[in-house]
Amino acid sequence: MASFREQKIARKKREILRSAAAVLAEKGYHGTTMEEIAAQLLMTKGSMYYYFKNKDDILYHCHQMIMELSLEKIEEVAGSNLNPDDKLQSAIKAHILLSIEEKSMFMIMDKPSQKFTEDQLKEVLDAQKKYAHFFDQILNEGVEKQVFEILDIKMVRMIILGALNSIQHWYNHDGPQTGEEIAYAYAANLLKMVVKPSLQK
Amino acid sequence: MASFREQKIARKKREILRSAAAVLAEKGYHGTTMEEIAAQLLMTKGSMYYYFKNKDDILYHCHQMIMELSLEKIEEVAGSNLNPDDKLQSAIKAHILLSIEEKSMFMIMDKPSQKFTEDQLKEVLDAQKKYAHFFDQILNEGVEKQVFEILDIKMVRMIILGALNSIQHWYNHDGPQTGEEIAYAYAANLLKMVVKPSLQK
DNA sequence: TTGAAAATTAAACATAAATTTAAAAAATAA
DNA sequence: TTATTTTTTAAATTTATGTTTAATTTTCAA
Repeated sequence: MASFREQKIARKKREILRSAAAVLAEKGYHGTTMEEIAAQLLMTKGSMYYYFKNKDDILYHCHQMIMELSLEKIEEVAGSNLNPDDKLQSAIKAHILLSIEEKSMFMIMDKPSQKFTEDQLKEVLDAQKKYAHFFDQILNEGVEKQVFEILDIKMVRMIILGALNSIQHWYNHDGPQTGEEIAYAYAANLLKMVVKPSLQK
Repeated sequence: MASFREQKIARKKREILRSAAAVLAEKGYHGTTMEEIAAQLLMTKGSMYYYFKNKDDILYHCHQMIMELSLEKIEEVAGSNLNPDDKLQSAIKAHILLSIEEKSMFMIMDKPSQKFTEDQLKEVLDAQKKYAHFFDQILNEGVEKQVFEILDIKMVRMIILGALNSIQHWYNHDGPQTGEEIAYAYAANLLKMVVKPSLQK
Protein backbone atom coordinates (compact mmCIF):
# COMPACT_ATOMS: atom_id res chain seq x y z
CA MET A 1 0.00 0.00 0.00
CA ALA A 2 1.13 3.50 -0.72
CA SER A 3 2.23 5.45 2.32
CA PHE A 4 0.83 8.86 3.04
CA ARG A 5 3.99 10.43 1.74
CA GLU A 6 3.96 8.38 -1.44
CA GLN A 7 0.40 9.45 -2.10
CA LYS A 8 1.37 13.05 -1.56
CA ILE A 9 4.23 12.75 -4.01
CA ALA A 10 1.98 11.04 -6.52
CA ARG A 11 -0.53 13.85 -6.22
CA LYS A 12 2.14 16.47 -6.68
CA LYS A 13 3.43 14.66 -9.74
CA ARG A 14 -0.04 14.67 -11.24
CA GLU A 15 -0.35 18.37 -10.51
CA ILE A 16 2.91 19.02 -12.27
CA LEU A 17 1.89 16.94 -15.27
CA ARG A 18 -1.38 18.79 -15.60
CA SER A 19 0.30 22.14 -15.32
CA ALA A 20 2.91 21.06 -17.83
CA ALA A 21 0.35 19.71 -20.29
CA ALA A 22 -1.53 22.99 -20.26
CA VAL A 23 1.54 25.01 -21.13
CA LEU A 24 2.94 22.43 -23.53
CA ALA A 25 -0.33 22.29 -25.45
CA GLU A 26 -0.45 26.03 -25.79
CA LYS A 27 3.17 26.83 -26.48
CA GLY A 28 4.77 23.63 -27.71
CA TYR A 29 7.69 21.76 -26.26
CA HIS A 30 10.38 24.34 -26.76
CA GLY A 31 8.11 27.27 -26.16
CA THR A 32 7.51 25.92 -22.70
CA THR A 33 10.06 26.59 -19.98
CA MET A 34 10.47 24.69 -16.77
CA GLU A 35 10.00 27.99 -15.04
CA GLU A 36 6.58 28.47 -16.58
CA ILE A 37 5.42 25.02 -15.63
CA ALA A 38 6.58 25.64 -12.08
CA ALA A 39 5.20 29.16 -11.84
CA GLN A 40 1.64 27.95 -12.46
CA LEU A 41 1.97 25.87 -9.31
CA LEU A 42 3.69 28.60 -7.32
CA MET A 43 6.86 26.57 -7.26
CA THR A 44 10.35 27.24 -8.56
CA LYS A 45 11.77 25.39 -11.50
CA GLY A 46 14.36 23.72 -9.33
CA SER A 47 11.80 21.67 -7.48
CA MET A 48 10.53 20.18 -10.70
CA TYR A 49 13.72 18.16 -10.63
CA TYR A 50 12.81 16.71 -7.29
CA TYR A 51 9.84 15.02 -8.95
CA PHE A 52 11.01 14.40 -12.48
CA LYS A 53 14.33 13.63 -14.01
CA ASN A 54 14.07 16.35 -16.63
CA LYS A 55 11.77 18.07 -19.07
CA ASP A 56 11.45 15.09 -21.39
CA ASP A 57 10.58 12.92 -18.45
CA ILE A 58 7.67 15.23 -17.75
CA LEU A 59 6.52 15.04 -21.35
CA TYR A 60 6.81 11.28 -21.32
CA HIS A 61 4.72 10.96 -18.19
CA CYS A 62 2.08 13.17 -19.77
CA HIS A 63 1.92 10.70 -22.62
CA GLN A 64 1.74 7.83 -20.24
CA MET A 65 -1.05 9.38 -18.22
CA ILE A 66 -3.29 9.95 -21.19
CA MET A 67 -2.46 6.62 -22.78
CA GLU A 68 -3.58 4.82 -19.67
CA LEU A 69 -6.84 6.71 -19.55
CA SER A 70 -7.49 6.10 -23.24
CA LEU A 71 -6.74 2.42 -23.07
CA GLU A 72 -8.98 1.95 -20.05
CA LYS A 73 -11.92 3.45 -21.89
CA ILE A 74 -11.49 1.64 -25.16
CA GLU A 75 -10.87 -1.63 -23.38
CA GLU A 76 -14.14 -1.26 -21.55
CA VAL A 77 -16.09 -0.45 -24.70
CA ALA A 78 -14.46 -3.17 -26.78
CA GLY A 79 -15.17 -5.73 -24.09
CA SER A 80 -18.82 -4.80 -23.72
CA ASN A 81 -21.57 -6.85 -25.29
CA LEU A 82 -23.05 -4.09 -27.41
CA ASN A 83 -23.93 -4.64 -31.04
CA PRO A 84 -21.09 -3.72 -33.38
CA ASP A 85 -22.65 -0.46 -34.45
CA ASP A 86 -23.43 0.64 -30.92
CA LYS A 87 -19.99 -0.47 -29.88
CA LEU A 88 -18.29 1.60 -32.55
CA GLN A 89 -20.48 4.51 -31.67
CA SER A 90 -19.50 4.19 -28.02
CA ALA A 91 -15.82 3.95 -28.87
CA ILE A 92 -16.00 7.07 -31.01
CA LYS A 93 -17.90 9.00 -28.40
CA ALA A 94 -15.60 7.90 -25.59
CA HIS A 95 -12.58 8.94 -27.59
CA ILE A 96 -14.00 12.33 -28.42
CA LEU A 97 -15.23 13.09 -24.93
CA LEU A 98 -11.89 12.16 -23.42
CA SER A 99 -9.96 14.14 -26.02
CA ILE A 100 -12.05 17.18 -25.21
CA GLU A 101 -11.95 16.75 -21.47
CA GLU A 102 -8.20 16.22 -21.61
CA LYS A 103 -7.60 18.52 -24.54
CA SER A 104 -4.15 19.62 -23.44
CA MET A 105 -2.90 16.11 -22.91
CA PHE A 106 -4.22 15.05 -26.29
CA MET A 107 -2.70 18.01 -28.04
CA ILE A 108 0.81 17.14 -26.97
CA MET A 109 0.36 13.55 -28.09
CA ASP A 110 0.53 14.04 -31.85
CA LYS A 111 4.14 13.08 -32.16
CA PRO A 112 6.35 11.38 -29.59
CA SER A 113 9.32 13.54 -28.71
CA GLN A 114 12.52 12.94 -30.60
CA LYS A 115 14.21 12.94 -27.23
CA PHE A 116 12.44 10.05 -25.57
CA THR A 117 14.65 7.18 -24.59
CA GLU A 118 14.31 4.04 -26.64
CA ASP A 119 12.20 2.45 -23.91
CA GLN A 120 9.93 5.45 -23.60
CA LEU A 121 9.40 5.59 -27.32
CA LYS A 122 8.61 1.90 -27.43
CA GLU A 123 6.06 2.26 -24.63
CA VAL A 124 4.32 5.09 -26.42
CA LEU A 125 4.24 3.34 -29.78
CA ASP A 126 3.10 0.08 -28.24
CA ALA A 127 0.24 1.81 -26.47
CA GLN A 128 -0.81 3.44 -29.71
CA LYS A 129 -0.74 0.09 -31.49
CA LYS A 130 -2.75 -1.42 -28.70
CA TYR A 131 -5.30 1.34 -28.94
CA ALA A 132 -5.55 0.96 -32.71
CA HIS A 133 -5.97 -2.76 -32.26
CA PHE A 134 -9.08 -2.31 -30.13
CA PHE A 135 -10.64 -0.31 -32.93
CA ASP A 136 -9.71 -2.95 -35.47
CA GLN A 137 -11.29 -5.53 -33.22
CA ILE A 138 -14.56 -3.61 -33.11
CA LEU A 139 -14.54 -3.14 -36.87
CA ASN A 140 -13.73 -6.78 -37.48
CA GLU A 141 -16.51 -7.91 -35.23
CA GLY A 142 -18.92 -5.75 -37.17
CA VAL A 143 -17.83 -7.35 -40.41
CA GLU A 144 -18.09 -10.86 -39.02
CA LYS A 145 -21.56 -10.20 -37.69
CA GLN A 146 -22.45 -8.75 -41.07
CA VAL A 147 -23.36 -5.37 -39.70
CA PHE A 148 -20.44 -3.57 -41.33
CA GLU A 149 -19.20 -3.62 -44.88
CA ILE A 150 -15.52 -2.73 -44.96
CA LEU A 151 -13.01 -3.28 -47.71
CA ASP A 152 -9.89 -2.44 -45.77
CA ILE A 153 -10.15 -2.40 -42.00
CA LYS A 154 -6.86 -0.67 -41.40
CA MET A 155 -7.67 2.08 -43.83
CA VAL A 156 -11.04 2.71 -42.23
CA ARG A 157 -9.48 2.77 -38.78
CA MET A 158 -6.95 5.31 -39.99
CA ILE A 159 -9.73 7.49 -41.34
CA ILE A 160 -11.69 7.29 -38.12
CA LEU A 161 -8.76 7.91 -35.79
CA GLY A 162 -7.45 10.66 -38.03
CA ALA A 163 -10.78 12.43 -37.87
CA LEU A 164 -11.07 11.95 -34.11
CA ASN A 165 -7.57 13.15 -33.37
CA SER A 166 -8.01 16.46 -35.05
CA ILE A 167 -10.84 17.61 -32.84
CA GLN A 168 -8.69 18.84 -30.00
CA HIS A 169 -6.97 21.20 -32.40
CA TRP A 170 -10.09 23.20 -33.11
CA TYR A 171 -12.37 22.45 -30.21
CA ASN A 172 -12.94 25.36 -27.91
CA HIS A 173 -14.48 24.87 -24.50
CA ASP A 174 -16.27 28.19 -24.80
CA GLY A 175 -17.52 27.45 -28.31
CA PRO A 176 -21.14 26.82 -29.27
CA GLN A 177 -21.04 23.03 -29.42
CA THR A 178 -20.89 20.72 -26.46
CA GLY A 179 -18.63 17.72 -26.52
CA GLU A 180 -21.71 15.51 -26.55
CA GLU A 181 -23.01 17.18 -29.69
CA ILE A 182 -19.73 16.81 -31.48
CA ALA A 183 -19.36 13.23 -30.37
CA TYR A 184 -22.86 12.41 -31.54
CA ALA A 185 -22.40 14.03 -34.93
CA TYR A 186 -19.00 12.44 -35.54
CA ALA A 187 -20.28 9.02 -34.58
CA ALA A 188 -23.34 9.33 -36.79
CA ASN A 189 -21.30 10.38 -39.81
CA LEU A 190 -18.48 7.93 -39.36
CA LEU A 191 -20.88 5.03 -38.88
CA LYS A 192 -22.34 5.73 -42.31
CA MET A 193 -18.96 4.81 -43.66
CA VAL A 194 -19.10 1.27 -42.36
CA VAL A 195 -22.65 0.18 -41.58
CA LYS A 196 -24.26 -1.72 -44.45
CA PRO A 197 -26.64 0.61 -46.28
CA SER A 198 -29.52 -1.78 -45.73
CA LEU A 199 -29.01 -1.58 -41.96
CA GLN A 200 -28.60 2.18 -41.61
CA LYS A 201 -30.90 3.62 -39.01
CA MET B 1 10.02 40.37 -65.53
CA ALA B 2 12.37 38.66 -63.14
CA SER B 3 16.03 39.19 -63.90
CA PHE B 4 18.38 36.27 -64.10
CA ARG B 5 19.69 37.11 -60.67
CA GLU B 6 16.22 37.36 -59.18
CA GLN B 7 15.38 33.96 -60.57
CA LYS B 8 18.52 32.57 -59.08
CA ILE B 9 17.68 33.97 -55.70
CA ALA B 10 14.16 32.63 -55.94
CA ARG B 11 15.51 29.19 -56.75
CA LYS B 12 17.91 29.30 -53.84
CA LYS B 13 15.13 30.34 -51.54
CA ARG B 14 13.05 27.38 -52.66
CA GLU B 15 16.01 25.09 -52.09
CA ILE B 16 16.41 26.42 -48.59
CA LEU B 17 12.71 26.00 -47.87
CA ARG B 18 12.76 22.41 -49.05
CA SER B 19 15.82 21.61 -47.04
CA ALA B 20 14.31 23.30 -44.03
CA ALA B 21 10.99 21.52 -44.39
CA ALA B 22 12.69 18.15 -44.46
CA VAL B 23 14.55 18.77 -41.23
CA LEU B 24 11.66 20.58 -39.57
CA ALA B 25 9.30 17.72 -40.33
CA GLU B 26 11.67 15.19 -38.89
CA LYS B 27 12.94 17.03 -35.87
CA GLY B 28 10.44 19.72 -35.09
CA TYR B 29 10.99 23.46 -34.92
CA HIS B 30 13.33 23.60 -31.99
CA GLY B 31 15.03 20.35 -32.81
CA THR B 32 16.11 21.91 -36.08
CA THR B 33 19.14 24.16 -36.15
CA MET B 34 19.98 26.72 -38.77
CA GLU B 35 23.25 24.89 -39.15
CA GLU B 36 21.49 21.67 -40.07
CA ILE B 37 19.30 23.34 -42.65
CA ALA B 38 22.35 24.92 -44.20
CA ALA B 39 24.54 21.84 -44.05
CA GLN B 40 22.13 19.87 -46.23
CA LEU B 41 22.79 22.44 -48.95
CA LEU B 42 26.52 22.59 -48.33
CA MET B 43 26.16 26.13 -47.06
CA THR B 44 26.93 27.74 -43.75
CA LYS B 45 24.23 28.95 -41.44
CA GLY B 46 25.31 32.54 -41.90
CA SER B 47 24.22 32.61 -45.50
CA MET B 48 20.71 31.60 -44.55
CA TYR B 49 20.37 35.14 -43.31
CA TYR B 50 21.16 36.50 -46.71
CA TYR B 51 17.95 34.91 -47.97
CA PHE B 52 15.67 34.97 -44.96
CA LYS B 53 15.24 37.28 -42.03
CA ASN B 54 15.40 34.53 -39.45
CA LYS B 55 14.31 31.02 -38.60
CA ASP B 56 10.65 31.91 -38.19
CA ASP B 57 10.70 33.61 -41.54
CA ILE B 58 11.83 30.34 -43.07
CA LEU B 59 9.05 28.45 -41.35
CA TYR B 60 6.52 31.02 -42.46
CA HIS B 61 7.59 30.79 -46.07
CA CYS B 62 7.30 27.01 -45.87
CA HIS B 63 3.69 27.49 -44.83
CA GLN B 64 3.14 29.97 -47.58
CA MET B 65 4.63 27.70 -50.22
CA ILE B 66 2.42 24.77 -49.39
CA MET B 67 -0.67 26.90 -48.89
CA GLU B 68 -0.31 28.28 -52.37
CA LEU B 69 0.05 24.85 -53.87
CA SER B 70 -2.94 23.53 -51.94
CA LEU B 71 -5.17 26.43 -52.83
CA GLU B 72 -4.28 26.16 -56.51
CA LYS B 73 -5.34 22.53 -56.59
CA ILE B 74 -8.56 22.87 -54.66
CA GLU B 75 -9.52 25.96 -56.62
CA GLU B 76 -9.15 24.05 -59.83
CA VAL B 77 -11.21 21.11 -58.62
CA ALA B 78 -13.91 23.24 -57.05
CA GLY B 79 -14.23 25.26 -60.24
CA SER B 80 -14.50 22.24 -62.49
CA ASN B 81 -17.82 21.07 -63.86
CA LEU B 82 -17.71 17.58 -62.40
CA ASN B 83 -20.67 16.08 -60.63
CA PRO B 84 -20.62 16.72 -56.89
CA ASP B 85 -19.52 13.20 -56.03
CA ASP B 86 -16.74 13.17 -58.59
CA LYS B 87 -15.76 16.62 -57.52
CA LEU B 88 -15.47 15.62 -53.89
CA GLN B 89 -13.55 12.56 -54.90
CA SER B 90 -11.14 14.68 -56.90
CA ALA B 91 -10.69 17.13 -54.07
CA ILE B 92 -9.92 14.33 -51.63
CA LYS B 93 -7.51 12.66 -54.01
CA ALA B 94 -5.76 15.90 -54.85
CA HIS B 95 -5.34 16.71 -51.19
CA ILE B 96 -3.93 13.31 -50.37
CA LEU B 97 -1.58 13.16 -53.32
CA LEU B 98 -0.20 16.59 -52.55
CA SER B 99 0.15 15.82 -48.85
CA ILE B 100 2.13 12.73 -49.69
CA GLU B 101 4.23 14.33 -52.37
CA GLU B 102 4.96 17.25 -50.08
CA LYS B 103 4.92 15.25 -46.89
CA SER B 104 7.49 17.35 -45.06
CA MET B 105 5.76 20.60 -45.86
CA PHE B 106 2.43 19.21 -44.71
CA MET B 107 3.90 17.86 -41.51
CA ILE B 108 5.10 21.21 -40.33
CA MET B 109 1.71 22.77 -41.06
CA ASP B 110 -0.26 21.33 -38.18
CA LYS B 111 0.05 24.36 -35.98
CA PRO B 112 1.20 27.83 -36.96
CA SER B 113 4.24 28.85 -34.94
CA GLN B 114 3.65 30.86 -31.83
CA LYS B 115 6.32 33.17 -33.10
CA PHE B 116 4.77 34.30 -36.36
CA THR B 117 4.07 37.98 -36.59
CA GLU B 118 0.45 39.01 -36.45
CA ASP B 119 0.39 39.44 -40.21
CA GLN B 120 1.97 36.08 -40.85
CA LEU B 121 -0.47 34.36 -38.55
CA LYS B 122 -3.38 36.07 -40.23
CA GLU B 123 -2.17 35.00 -43.67
CA VAL B 124 -1.90 31.40 -42.56
CA LEU B 125 -5.28 31.31 -40.88
CA ASP B 126 -6.94 33.06 -43.78
CA ALA B 127 -5.53 30.57 -46.24
CA GLN B 128 -6.78 27.72 -44.11
CA LYS B 129 -10.23 29.26 -43.95
CA LYS B 130 -10.17 29.74 -47.69
CA TYR B 131 -9.21 26.13 -48.21
CA ALA B 132 -11.94 24.92 -45.89
CA HIS B 133 -14.39 27.12 -47.70
CA PHE B 134 -13.73 25.36 -51.01
CA PHE B 135 -14.59 22.08 -49.38
CA ASP B 136 -17.77 23.52 -47.92
CA GLN B 137 -18.65 24.78 -51.36
CA ILE B 138 -18.29 21.33 -52.87
CA LEU B 139 -20.34 19.77 -50.09
CA ASN B 140 -23.03 22.42 -50.41
CA GLU B 141 -23.27 21.94 -54.11
CA GLY B 142 -23.76 18.23 -53.56
CA VAL B 143 -26.60 18.90 -51.17
CA GLU B 144 -28.24 21.38 -53.49
CA LYS B 145 -28.05 18.98 -56.38
CA GLN B 146 -29.48 16.31 -54.11
CA VAL B 147 -26.54 14.02 -54.51
CA PHE B 148 -25.36 14.38 -50.91
CA GLU B 149 -27.26 14.09 -47.69
CA ILE B 150 -25.52 16.08 -44.98
CA LEU B 151 -26.86 17.26 -41.67
CA ASP B 152 -24.04 19.60 -40.73
CA ILE B 153 -21.68 20.65 -43.50
CA LYS B 154 -19.04 22.10 -41.23
CA MET B 155 -18.92 18.98 -39.14
CA VAL B 156 -18.53 16.76 -42.18
CA ARG B 157 -15.81 18.99 -43.55
CA MET B 158 -13.97 18.75 -40.25
CA ILE B 159 -14.19 14.98 -40.34
CA ILE B 160 -12.90 14.82 -43.88
CA LEU B 161 -10.05 17.27 -43.42
CA GLY B 162 -9.13 15.71 -40.10
CA ALA B 163 -8.86 12.32 -41.73
CA LEU B 164 -6.89 13.68 -44.68
CA ASN B 165 -4.46 15.65 -42.56
CA SER B 166 -3.36 12.69 -40.54
CA ILE B 167 -2.05 10.72 -43.50
CA GLN B 168 1.30 12.44 -43.68
CA HIS B 169 1.98 11.34 -40.10
CA TRP B 170 1.92 7.68 -40.92
CA TYR B 171 2.54 7.53 -44.64
CA ASN B 172 5.86 6.08 -45.63
CA HIS B 173 7.20 6.45 -49.13
CA ASP B 174 8.76 3.01 -48.91
CA GLY B 175 5.60 1.42 -47.54
CA PRO B 176 3.42 -1.07 -49.39
CA GLN B 177 0.70 1.33 -50.52
CA THR B 178 1.00 3.89 -53.25
CA GLY B 179 -0.42 7.33 -52.80
CA GLU B 180 -2.98 6.53 -55.49
CA GLU B 181 -4.22 3.52 -53.58
CA ILE B 182 -4.57 5.45 -50.36
CA ALA B 183 -6.26 8.32 -52.12
CA TYR B 184 -8.70 5.99 -53.82
CA ALA B 185 -9.57 4.16 -50.61
CA TYR B 186 -9.99 7.32 -48.58
CA ALA B 187 -12.18 8.90 -51.21
CA ALA B 188 -14.35 5.81 -51.54
CA ASN B 189 -14.88 5.56 -47.80
CA LEU B 190 -15.43 9.23 -47.14
CA LEU B 191 -17.92 9.52 -49.97
CA LYS B 192 -20.07 6.89 -48.29
CA MET B 193 -20.50 9.38 -45.51
CA VAL B 194 -22.19 11.96 -47.69
CA VAL B 195 -23.61 10.40 -50.86
CA LYS B 196 -27.29 9.50 -50.55
CA PRO B 197 -27.56 5.75 -50.01
CA SER B 198 -29.81 5.40 -53.03
CA LEU B 199 -27.11 6.90 -55.26
CA GLN B 200 -24.11 4.96 -53.99
CA LYS B 201 -22.19 3.30 -56.76
C1' DT C 1 40.71 42.61 -67.39
C1' DT C 2 38.79 45.00 -63.78
C1' DG C 3 35.97 46.71 -60.29
C1' DA C 4 31.59 47.01 -58.18
C1' DA C 5 27.90 44.34 -56.49
C1' DA C 6 26.40 39.97 -54.77
C1' DA C 7 27.08 35.99 -52.09
C1' DT C 8 29.47 33.42 -48.64
C1' DT C 9 32.06 32.62 -44.68
C1' DA C 10 34.20 32.14 -40.03
C1' DA C 11 34.12 33.96 -35.96
C1' DA C 12 32.14 36.72 -32.42
C1' DC C 13 28.16 37.78 -29.82
C1' DA C 14 24.21 37.34 -27.11
C1' DT C 15 20.92 35.07 -24.70
C1' DA C 16 17.85 31.93 -23.19
C1' DA C 17 16.89 28.19 -20.62
C1' DA C 18 17.88 23.33 -18.90
C1' DT C 19 20.18 21.34 -15.21
C1' DT C 20 23.06 21.13 -10.92
C1' DT C 21 24.29 22.33 -6.39
C1' DA C 22 24.54 23.36 -1.83
C1' DA C 23 22.19 25.58 1.55
C1' DA C 24 17.70 26.80 3.83
C1' DA C 25 13.09 25.76 5.18
C1' DA C 26 9.41 22.73 6.27
C1' DA C 27 7.57 18.50 7.77
C1' DT C 28 7.64 14.64 10.65
C1' DA C 29 8.69 11.29 14.14
C1' DA C 30 10.77 10.26 18.55
C1' DT D 1 11.18 20.02 21.84
C1' DT D 2 14.73 18.17 18.97
C1' DA D 3 16.81 15.56 15.41
C1' DT D 4 16.23 13.69 11.10
C1' DT D 5 14.34 13.49 6.71
C1' DT D 6 11.95 15.60 3.03
C1' DT D 7 11.10 19.42 0.20
C1' DT D 8 12.07 23.86 -1.65
C1' DT D 9 14.89 27.47 -3.06
C1' DA D 10 18.21 30.86 -5.16
C1' DA D 11 22.06 31.04 -7.46
C1' DA D 12 25.66 29.08 -10.23
C1' DT D 13 26.75 26.40 -14.17
C1' DT D 14 26.57 24.83 -18.65
C1' DT D 15 25.35 24.44 -23.11
C1' DA D 16 23.27 25.28 -27.23
C1' DT D 17 22.18 27.92 -30.96
C1' DG D 18 20.02 32.04 -33.23
C1' DT D 19 21.81 36.16 -35.00
C1' DT D 20 25.26 39.76 -36.26
C1' DT D 21 29.43 41.36 -38.15
C1' DA D 22 33.16 42.36 -40.83
C1' DA D 23 36.08 40.38 -43.89
C1' DT D 24 36.65 37.40 -48.02
C1' DT D 25 35.42 35.26 -52.19
C1' DT D 26 32.67 34.93 -56.23
C1' DT D 27 30.05 36.68 -59.98
C1' DC D 28 29.32 39.34 -63.82
C1' DA D 29 28.81 43.43 -66.68
C1' DA D 30 31.39 46.97 -68.91
